Amino acid sequence: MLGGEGESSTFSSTKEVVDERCKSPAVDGEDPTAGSSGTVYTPSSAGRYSASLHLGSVLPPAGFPPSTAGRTHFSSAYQLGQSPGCIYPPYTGSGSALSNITLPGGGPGMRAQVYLCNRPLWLKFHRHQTEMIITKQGRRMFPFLSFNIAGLNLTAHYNVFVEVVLADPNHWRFQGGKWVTCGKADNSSQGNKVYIHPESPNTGAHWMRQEISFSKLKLTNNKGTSHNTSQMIVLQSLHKYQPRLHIVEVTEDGVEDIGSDVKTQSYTFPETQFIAVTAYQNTDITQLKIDHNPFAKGFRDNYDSMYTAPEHDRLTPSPTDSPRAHQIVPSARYTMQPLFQDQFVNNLPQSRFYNSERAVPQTNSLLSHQTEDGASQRWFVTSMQQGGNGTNTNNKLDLTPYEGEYSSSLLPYGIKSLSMQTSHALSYYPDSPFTTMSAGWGSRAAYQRKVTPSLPWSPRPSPTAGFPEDSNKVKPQIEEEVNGSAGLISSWTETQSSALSLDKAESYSTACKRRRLSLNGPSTEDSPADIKCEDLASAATNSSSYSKEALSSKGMAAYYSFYTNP
DNA sequence: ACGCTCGCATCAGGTGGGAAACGG
DNA sequence: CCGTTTCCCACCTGATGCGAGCGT
Repeated sequence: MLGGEGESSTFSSTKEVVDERCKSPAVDGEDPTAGSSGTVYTPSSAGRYSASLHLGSVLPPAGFPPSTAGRTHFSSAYQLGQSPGCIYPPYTGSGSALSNITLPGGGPGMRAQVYLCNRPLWLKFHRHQTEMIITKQGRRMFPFLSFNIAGLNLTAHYNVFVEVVLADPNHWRFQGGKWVTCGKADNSSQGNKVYIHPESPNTGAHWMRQEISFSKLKLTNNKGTSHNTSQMIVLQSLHKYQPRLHIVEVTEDGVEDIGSDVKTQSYTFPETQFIAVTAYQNTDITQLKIDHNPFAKGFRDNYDSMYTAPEHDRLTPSPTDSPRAHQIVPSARYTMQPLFQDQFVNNLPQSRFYNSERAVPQTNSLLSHQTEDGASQRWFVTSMQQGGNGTNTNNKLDLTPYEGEYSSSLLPYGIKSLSMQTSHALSYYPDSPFTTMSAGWGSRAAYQRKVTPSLPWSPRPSPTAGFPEDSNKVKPQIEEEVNGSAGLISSWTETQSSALSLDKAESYSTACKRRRLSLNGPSTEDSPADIKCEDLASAATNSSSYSKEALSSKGMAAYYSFYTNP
């Protein structure tokens, strides 16, 4: 099906109990990197799209239903050409992408900007054509959708929901290591296609205060499912889908206000496109899931052999390393960029290497690495540009669970400076002891309460402070955009690295304490604490000690200097 | 005494793998 | 027969509750 049937009526009449677990103390107030980790789409700035983005690469709206014709739809655009993970031209549905990206010219409607927080991770999957498991009881998405929103009316109420629509008219099959079309898609699928964020409706201030995570969203192939229907989106296996974010201004009761022109805006991020499957087809995807989903840690059984061996060994492992070695380490597909190696590998204890993103799948049948590089970089620049326009790129801290990790993953793509900035979220889970961000992964209130005071960064003081107009804070990003200089990037990175060291140490210390880990002794445990340790290790250049003492107060000063007084 | 923090144990639920079942 | 789906398994993370220790 091409349109989220009943999307309007569904959400407008639904008022769910706010899920407190999804709330977070929002520590995103001072992080200057938020925009850097997500694509921003600014409805009110169409000019910037044409100037900095490549509209020709915009993916289509994937069948935006006629009922929403009056809505404003924004599709992300980036330097990937045609749908990068799709070997076939994207389905154009009704109307072209360009026509649908027509933006309001500064009317009274909201001017929301949406960031896909965990875009780096999405890109990694997209590179291989993302697959999402669907089961009868429902399976969570991984990566899950996570957004930061800016530009909403602080006091107005909004429903925020995700709709998953058919992305192309084909039925897909994985054959010969590639996804190929296989007949026509079944458009007669039924069932819920919309997932309303459990905190809907809520004020613009609320939505902008924290990352909006759809981690609880589940995908199912059970059309007849009646229970948990609000948490389940019904899909068909072997069909390609495109999630879309909708922001609808509603009354305080959660009823859509139809009295206004532009009350609904939709955002499409092509990199979140995926094929629904009942079993993984592409081992690249399987490996990425295992690597990055903490719930799948149990399958990292060749952890030691993979991540403690010398670099050249790890990257070209023997198929006999593990029973799953052929699957776990697709050696030919993985490579390490020198820069990344220097910055994050060589300085790490070998045994702790795992979580600092040791490799990036270089190629796959669906997308060239080179293209992806450019895409990542351009996306980053674009984001900064948005921020540079006073659209608060900086103050939304992307504490996406894997943000730190995946920012690191971008390093080979020339975004060295980002890695450490976003490394607050070193834990996979937003609500880990290292970040007060919960964003839908369920909160650990006790941990947050205990740990937060020790964190150098503080929760965003107020909703309004979340997106300040202080252009100074995005200056480094702007500079990077303008110069594109590796030297500049590197310089900035170093500042960030040292600046973040102390807060990392604080968190690490706390974490180790809580997790009963030795601050000094090595650990093979692959835990958030370890992630922190690794990142800390990489942040504290050439430092073999993770102790707080190793990190000077100078670093703290620099930290605050950067974040509060650039 | 009271409240808070921390350590620990337990349980619920999320993972992918793999074998079996299903269906065209 | 072959591709797809379902189910169960082991492993993992996160949430929660309880008691001990500590400070006020």
